[in-house]
Amino acid sequence: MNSGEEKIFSELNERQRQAVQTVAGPVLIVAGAGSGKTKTLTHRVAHLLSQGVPASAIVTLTFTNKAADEMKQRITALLSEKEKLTVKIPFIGTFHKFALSILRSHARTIGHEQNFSIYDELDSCAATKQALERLDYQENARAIYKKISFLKNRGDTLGNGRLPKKLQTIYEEYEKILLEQNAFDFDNIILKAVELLEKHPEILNMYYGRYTHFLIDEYQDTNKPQYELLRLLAGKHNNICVVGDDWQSIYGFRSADYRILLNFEHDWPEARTFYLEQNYRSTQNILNASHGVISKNVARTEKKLFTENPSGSLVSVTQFVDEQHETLWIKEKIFSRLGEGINLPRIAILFRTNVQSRIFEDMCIQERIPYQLIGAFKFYKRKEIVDIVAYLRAIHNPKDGAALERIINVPPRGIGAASIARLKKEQWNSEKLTPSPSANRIQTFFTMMAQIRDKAQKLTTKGLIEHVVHTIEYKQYLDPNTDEGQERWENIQELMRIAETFSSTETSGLGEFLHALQLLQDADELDSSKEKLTLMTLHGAKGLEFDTVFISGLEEGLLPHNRSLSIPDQLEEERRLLYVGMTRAQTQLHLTLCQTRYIHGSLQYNIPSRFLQDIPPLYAEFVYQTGTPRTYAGEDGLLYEYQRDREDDEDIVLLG
DNA sequence: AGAAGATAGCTTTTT
DNA sequence: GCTATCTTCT
Repeated sequence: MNSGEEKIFSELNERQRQAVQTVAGPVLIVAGAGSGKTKTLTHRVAHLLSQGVPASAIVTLTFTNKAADEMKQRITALLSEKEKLTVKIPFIGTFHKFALSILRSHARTIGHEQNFSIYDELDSCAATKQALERLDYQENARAIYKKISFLKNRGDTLGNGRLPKKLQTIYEEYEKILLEQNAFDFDNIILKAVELLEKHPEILNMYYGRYTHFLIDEYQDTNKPQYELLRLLAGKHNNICVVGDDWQSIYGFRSADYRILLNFEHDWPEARTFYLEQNYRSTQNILNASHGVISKNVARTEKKLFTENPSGSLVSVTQFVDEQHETLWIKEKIFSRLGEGINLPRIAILFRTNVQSRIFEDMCIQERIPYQLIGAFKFYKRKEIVDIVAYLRAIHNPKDGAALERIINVPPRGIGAASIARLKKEQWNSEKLTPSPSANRIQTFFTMMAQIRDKAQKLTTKGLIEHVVHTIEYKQYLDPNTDEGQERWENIQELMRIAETFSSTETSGLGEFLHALQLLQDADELDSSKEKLTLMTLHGAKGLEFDTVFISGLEEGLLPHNRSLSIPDQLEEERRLLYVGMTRAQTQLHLTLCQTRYIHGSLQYNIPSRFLQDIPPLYAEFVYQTGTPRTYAGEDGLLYEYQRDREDDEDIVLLG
């Protein structure tokens, strides 16, 4: 064993070490919250490399770019200085990025051209709208697109399930449009890769030769098409290692199916399973309180997390009369935490829905607490970025209808809605539009695009953006004399910088840049280096940890959310969501709730979340307002009246 | 073509 | 009550 090997194993506990060392065959790692999941996965990759598995034969799949980046960094950190120079880092990226690489190599085999576009949700809605127009249906394009996307994610593709006739017709037309416009929507990136490998055994065989080892992070988030892709690719060598935690499956609403994880041993009968149950993150009280909550779920693996950490302070559960009082209390707690030397980046406020963030933002502004609201502004969704990217797309793929529709009259060139509608009907063939009043202007536009396209060959991506922006006089259009225009112009410059760094790191042209951009939807990263308080949804908190965590709004109707009350599966997911939130906390966990709260403008009276009843009183301190029924679920599943003697429950003294 | 007015709808979210 | 989107008006 060389020094690199020693390093790989010395940092691991026994279970983790076994999971890393079992190199051949299918491996399932059920990794509880805070049990060193990413560590195990990265060490496994490092171990494979040290065993002589070529980097080019290893594929590590994640669900987000963020997770992929983190893993890349951690693997690099594991390699010795010598190895850093000699060993290549294997493919680590999202399912979509990986599937895209397959599509790029074989686009023609499935009827697309090399320069295909990737349609994001907005583009796909536009394509759906066009399908509806062609069919002369009046339906709402967004709703229909969502339905189609839902079906695809569930694996109910065309000719597969029995869809209502009308929906089937729209779906078919929509797919036709994507093909005409030489585009894939997000879902088709996976689906078409699966289809390709199913229909072309010789191509699949080629990939068998290329990739021998697969590792998948957050396996509980896999949906059916992604699972099928894995079955195909890993089906020959069976060296597939999946890591996940069914207790933390919170993306069922987008067809992630934790049962895929539960079925792993059935799917791969040779599988070895390892449970990582030692938690390195939280105090015993936090862990036990969380366990009380999650253990009420029926569909789950059986495991019991333990920790060698101290028991710590009790979890607090506090009810307020309204959200003003709730916020005030949280604010005071934050300040006292700061006084104890816990700085802002180690504190987070979590909530179920985005609207709940507002009152905390107001609090931060008033108290001059620097904060970051995760999931708020998205760089690539800004109008000016989408506009310029649409130009690039239309230059790269002249059939990109979604992009053309977006830019043909931006900046305004006097091409009206009627002309655009007719152009769409003629599949953007401008020659068929001679009688139109704006025929000349349309002609000018297409001539301009053709000229830019010619020039694009000789330009870098950054140079091309500069050329486009100059040609269409975009800066003038933004009006940099206004604050807003100024900011937008700065965003364009930021896009140029991104293009510059991209072309210097990857040997690539416009196509690769555009594909990467389309798969990089969010640019807002959690930035723990800055002195900022974190505000985010419970979903956003997965995979993160904070010293002190506040979870606000533990009320029936909010958590569990109203929409999931009548659906048992969704209720279990709500419970997992709370579990995920609770297990983010290292030393302090505060759950808060209100008797009244303004929701959609009207005052609502809320009762405590049913999940609170499942927190064993031994690990938590409950402070409820007068008149609130106080019960908890005992070990036997029955409800008991809350017994703790607290005379001062009625009068909660609010600080400030 | 862009601003003002009307209206619907309102959970979570990555690619 | 807020806000995103559609309609209507100038």
